[in-house]
Amino acid sequence: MRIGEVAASAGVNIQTVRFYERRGLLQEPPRLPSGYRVYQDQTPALIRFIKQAQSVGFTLNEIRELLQLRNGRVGNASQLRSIGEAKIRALDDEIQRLIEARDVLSQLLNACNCSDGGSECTVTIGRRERHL
Amino acid sequence: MRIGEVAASAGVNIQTVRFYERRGLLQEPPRLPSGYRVYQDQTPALIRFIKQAQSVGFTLNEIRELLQLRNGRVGNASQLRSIGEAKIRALDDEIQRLIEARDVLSQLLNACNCSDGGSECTVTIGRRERHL
DNA sequence: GTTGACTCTGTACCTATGTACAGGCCTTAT
DNA sequence: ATAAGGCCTGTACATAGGTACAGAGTCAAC
Repeated sequence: MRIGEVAASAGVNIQTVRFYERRGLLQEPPRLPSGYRVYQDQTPALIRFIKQAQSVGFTLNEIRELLQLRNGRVGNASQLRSIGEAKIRALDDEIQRLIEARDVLSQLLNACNCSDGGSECTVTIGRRERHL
Repeated sequence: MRIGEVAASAGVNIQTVRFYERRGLLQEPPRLPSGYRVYQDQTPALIRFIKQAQSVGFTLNEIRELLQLRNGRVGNASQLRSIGEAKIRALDDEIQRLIEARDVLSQLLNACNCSDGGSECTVTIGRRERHL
């Protein structure tokens, strides 16, 4: 497979494939005499894995480390598991943070004394005056 | 107040204050003959408002619009309210997305047959084989 | 009257994740 | 054999939100 087919099959841009190679997520593939990259059949699946890992919150740097562990020989399953557990905790924290932000904003809107004729939009929540 | 005092009082970098000015979040303040910026006493509170709005998910561009509306004369309260409600919906969507990501990852770890001696870490969720 | 702290402008750099373009080869079909 | 399309490298640009630095002017205290 050449790069165009890989990109189309994985649903990404050609530039993205080369970008992942530069970042060390994809190994440098062999080349034709012309310099064209030649990929194995499983490369699109690997790219889809990268996209899926991204969608659950991993950064490309973290994914590169996951892939290095996965390609390693022994003793890596428990490391993978602990990385995954750490990411779940990070997601929980972020979810909690967003829920709190949502509630602050919601209270602000509910408690607000705004009206189109009023000169200002002011409300007090907790000890502090807040505006929107 | 000069810029250093404003920045310290608001808990941000001096560069950040100038950055907000360039982005139109802070109006250009009057200057001393030397060119030094002179701020009003409420400027640190305005910067803290910006930081708070950021923390509940508004971007700087959105905050600039909020501030323009807030400084406007009439008929803006309902606009402010609908912007706030839209942001709440966006937060709800993002929270939902993260919860789903968290669950995918959690199922992956629970269902995984990994062990340090095993050659690979593979599990099937739904119709697709997934790895971590 | 000099030192040290503060401020000015302009520009460059940073993370993260790509996307786009220029200029030049390569391949394939007709 | 030629035109269309694919691929190569290198560089620049994009977003969002800052941070840092260079070189110069200013202010206040001793």
